[in-house]
Amino acid sequence: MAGASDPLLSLEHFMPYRLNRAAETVSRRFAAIYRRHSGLTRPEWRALATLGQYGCLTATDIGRHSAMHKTKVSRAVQALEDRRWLKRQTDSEDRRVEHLTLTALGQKNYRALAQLALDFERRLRETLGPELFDQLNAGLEAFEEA
Amino acid sequence: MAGASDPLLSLEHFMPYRLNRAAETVSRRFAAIYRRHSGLTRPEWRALATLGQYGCLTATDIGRHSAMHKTKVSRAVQALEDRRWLKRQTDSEDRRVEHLTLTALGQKNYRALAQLALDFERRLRETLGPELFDQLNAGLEAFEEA
DNA sequence: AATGGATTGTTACGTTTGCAACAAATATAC
DNA sequence: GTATATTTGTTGCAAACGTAACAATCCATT
Repeated sequence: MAGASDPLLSLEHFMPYRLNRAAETVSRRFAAIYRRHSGLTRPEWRALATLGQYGCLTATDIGRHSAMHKTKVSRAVQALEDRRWLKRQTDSEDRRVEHLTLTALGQKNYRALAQLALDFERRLRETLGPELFDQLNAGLEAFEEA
Repeated sequence: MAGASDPLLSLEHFMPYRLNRAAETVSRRFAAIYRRHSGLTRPEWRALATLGQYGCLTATDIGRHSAMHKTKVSRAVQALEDRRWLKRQTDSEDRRVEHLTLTALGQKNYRALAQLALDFERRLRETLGPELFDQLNAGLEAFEEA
């Protein structure tokens, strides 16, 4: 009888599994929100949010900040450019580099989406309860440092 | 000047973003381990781990437990069957249903991989420090309940 | 200034993914 | 008992993905 006579590993208590499930759930719910609002994909939202926060970055910068593969960034930037939400400006000293900034339209949409994000997080905090939310945050912060 | 004059949203402190980064990092590192060990993909590992823990499940069960799309499950099961790591047995009463169990070979490999998983988690706990690790776990548990 | 090596961003290609349609079997309603 | 709906698992297809190769540019060593 093949079986779970003595399961060596309990997935439900396995940290990578837990992290993934939580991240997936949160990410998918939030993605549904901004997808409905403006039809952005996840890479596009990430690029927009990074640019909105930092103002002017190169594609490489965006990749570093948002931990996205450079081809993902390249395609997201292209999509945002097609929407006229950002503009490129080649560096005058290093012509490989393109400086990316949000257009007025892009900023307007960024503000709306950032507000959605904050609302979402606030609801998440309420659902979880402030103590546990902060606890989770502290754990994640520790993780980032290590 | 387009800019981050007053960034509405700090991605680094945004919970969904944090969760994703942590999950991605952990998941990728662990995936590298079992990929090197036995060449399993992530869906295949998940199906194997779920079966190893619960003994005998249907494809739908695996999907529910591991939060995978049913096509992903279908393909992972196929791959594991090709390796002779699991066998199917159609239910005698409901012939749509297939009961999946690990073969002896599958169980052997499951045990080895489960051990890798436990080792990985132990190292993770050491890296993070037990207090923060447990804190993170508590936060994730709360999340699962909500 | 010239050759070799790095870096920036895009493109080509094979793989993986999820949605939708599907066949097969069962359950439900009339 | 037949028709309709639901469930289980697979497959076709188009979109998204990452690896690798690439062109363009810059830097370093000579």
